[in-house]
Amino acid sequence: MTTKAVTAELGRAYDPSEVERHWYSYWNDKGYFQPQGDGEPFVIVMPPPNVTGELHMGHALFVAVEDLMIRYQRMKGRRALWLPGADHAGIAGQWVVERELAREGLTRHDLGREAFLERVWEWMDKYQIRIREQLTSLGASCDWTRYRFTMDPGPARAVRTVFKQLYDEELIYRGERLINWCPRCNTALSDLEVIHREVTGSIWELAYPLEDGSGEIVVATTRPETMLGDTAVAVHPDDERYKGLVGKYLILPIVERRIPIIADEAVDPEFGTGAVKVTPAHDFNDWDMGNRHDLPRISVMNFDGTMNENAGPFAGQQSGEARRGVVAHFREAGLLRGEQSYTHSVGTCERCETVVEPLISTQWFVKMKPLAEPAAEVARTGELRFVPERFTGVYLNWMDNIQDWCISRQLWWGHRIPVWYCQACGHQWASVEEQQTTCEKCGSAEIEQDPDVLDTWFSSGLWPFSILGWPDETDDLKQYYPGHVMETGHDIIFFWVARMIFFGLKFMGELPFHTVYLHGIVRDAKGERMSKTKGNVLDPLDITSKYGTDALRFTLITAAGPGTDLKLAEDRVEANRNFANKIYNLTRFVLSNLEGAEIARDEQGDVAEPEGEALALVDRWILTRLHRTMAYASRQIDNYQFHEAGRTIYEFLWSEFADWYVEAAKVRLRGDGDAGAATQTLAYVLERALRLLHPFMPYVTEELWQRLPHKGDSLIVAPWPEPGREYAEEFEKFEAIKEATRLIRNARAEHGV
RNA sequence: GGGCGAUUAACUCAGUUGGUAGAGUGCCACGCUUACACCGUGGAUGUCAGAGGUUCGAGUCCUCUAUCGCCCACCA
Repeated sequence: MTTKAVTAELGRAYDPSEVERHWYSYWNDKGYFQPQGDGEPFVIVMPPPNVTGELHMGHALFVAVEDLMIRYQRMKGRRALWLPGADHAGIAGQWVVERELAREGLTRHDLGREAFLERVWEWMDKYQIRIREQLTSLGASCDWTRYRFTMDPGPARAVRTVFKQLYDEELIYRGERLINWCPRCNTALSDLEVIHREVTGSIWELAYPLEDGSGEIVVATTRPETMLGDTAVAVHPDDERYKGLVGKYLILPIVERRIPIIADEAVDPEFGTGAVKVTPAHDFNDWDMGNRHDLPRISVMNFDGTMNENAGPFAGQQSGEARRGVVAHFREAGLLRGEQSYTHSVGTCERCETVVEPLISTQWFVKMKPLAEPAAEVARTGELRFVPERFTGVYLNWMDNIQDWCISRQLWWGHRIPVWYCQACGHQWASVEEQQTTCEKCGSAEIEQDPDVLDTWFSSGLWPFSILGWPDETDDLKQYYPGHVMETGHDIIFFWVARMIFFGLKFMGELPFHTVYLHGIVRDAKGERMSKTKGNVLDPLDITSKYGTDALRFTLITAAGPGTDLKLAEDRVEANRNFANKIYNLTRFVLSNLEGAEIARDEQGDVAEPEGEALALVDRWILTRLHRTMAYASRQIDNYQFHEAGRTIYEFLWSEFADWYVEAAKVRLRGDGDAGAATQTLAYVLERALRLLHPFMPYVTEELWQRLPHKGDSLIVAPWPEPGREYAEEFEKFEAIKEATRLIRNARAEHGV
């Protein structure tokens, strides 16, 4: 439907479901979600939700904030564009479908790659629709005609284009490195996908005998099973205890390997015995130390977490079993020098919480230094701004200490690595075209594509330009890149924000946005993170069906400032529903007094600002209050202080307009000659105030505004109100009257009059 | 080990150019008056974590301390 009957009487009480029923499709059908007019563009790229399930409060929060900015700028005459999309969520996406299969007693290997991917696509098609419905129900005024999925052909081609260029410039390379491996997910992970958790275990002290039989060195370890892969023992070069031993050799028990004693600055002589076992194949420190001293790397573990053939008698065992076996061996041999309880942090898989193993593996990496330097520079110069400011430091700290990015994943769901290998001549190349049939060098048809897929954040990093059609030089790309504000959670600064920045600079030569606005995390009323396992999740759609979308949005916006976590208590949403009811009834009152009244219009056709001799003191006071509120709210929104702007408008409408102005007007409206000024002022103040409130509470304001004298067919495209005249003297005078009135009422209450 | 944030009324939180402490919820008393009981009027409750400093003046700026929380980092 494209029209909405607004002739129906307003009921006695505000009913959110009634008010919200029609407006979304009204706006969308009229095309108001697409860029309007010929003003300067204002573009926000929506963080594409993962297509792994239902939307949660975090999504409701970003919708509320981004929609506020978009609606505000649209009313200010900017060509506002909010670009919606969804993310295929690589490892998480594969995970949800595997879990579904597991309920049928199947694994992805039972289906095979092709059938499994079909299954994933079914899921994605189904949940993309759900997510779109949910964004719709939250009132997101985004442009659905430009909706994209990260696995759509366009964005997929952008991924291959970027990959190929980086590959040809040797900024992407393939190499054998020590990487984080999740034995459960059976894939490599980037550093960011590893979550360190405190674990209480044991630390064992193991004695390694010197080769010449003159003694032993004791090392401490929390992972005894890795000793099977030790290729040295290291001490600090200045450590007097070991000075004479550096350069000598030890005999590693069990495997009977001859390993050197080396000196390295990285060893902390204060810790333990001051001697460290070095296992380059299973520890990141040791990997580096191994490189410095040219030590061999001996891997003792398979990718499934079992011990391999290098583990001697423990080959084939699970690592935990091998750990107990190694300790037992040392004990029996009289070489166990101690065992203490010990708390330390271990890396776990972000997705499944399995302990991550550092393993040597051949993976694809992005060389980060050349990309990170310009990305750090823009933050230093202020070209890129973070709100709140403090996140600049967090961002720079990461950029300045960046490691190469492991981008290959041993998964099936995701963008396949566009690298081909020729069996005939050994040539290897990257391709922008999805399919290759022959070797580009020798023409042989015996070619194979790399089986792995890319880290999901690789495609997310290109999103601000791939969503606009890049690498094609589309009209949209010319008009709407770069965007303006990136609004997202502070938990994905590194995962996503940083990557959009360096990819944007690299491939577009320009930042994708100049401001990064970071919101906090939505917690429950007790301050705990909402999670399904805790059972404290508030479903946004439950809340909106109870109190209305407007109430939830207003609550999320006003509950906390930028970057601050917010606790969502239901009674707060209820209070804001009551606010919606308040303005609903306020409007009913005003409307009842507008019947038959002459309302003056200005040149634009809007309700005219009341002026002249007929104005009473109270009129001038409320006009001053309104104009000051307009100025203040605009300034606060411009400064990203949405919570402050929201509260200010709330205060104005309730405590000033309803409590004082409307009450004072009642007397004047009874019939003596002064009614005209009051009516005009009521209509003017309410109409303008609804405009102020619209970005915060889109539905109820539209519903009410439609019934007031106005110009245009929707509040969504009504101009943002500009402050009119202030009457400072009258303002002060009425403030004094308010104070006096309060004192009188107080006295009356005390004396029971 | 570094870095950041929080600490304001019983509870949950606002308070950005330093100027006599605010809201919502809860509590108490009264109240159907051209909208609203999803309401109105009035009320009670705060050494703004603690100590010191800058200032005519500090919740707001500086230093230190305490408690809680978060992020980063390879403590074997």
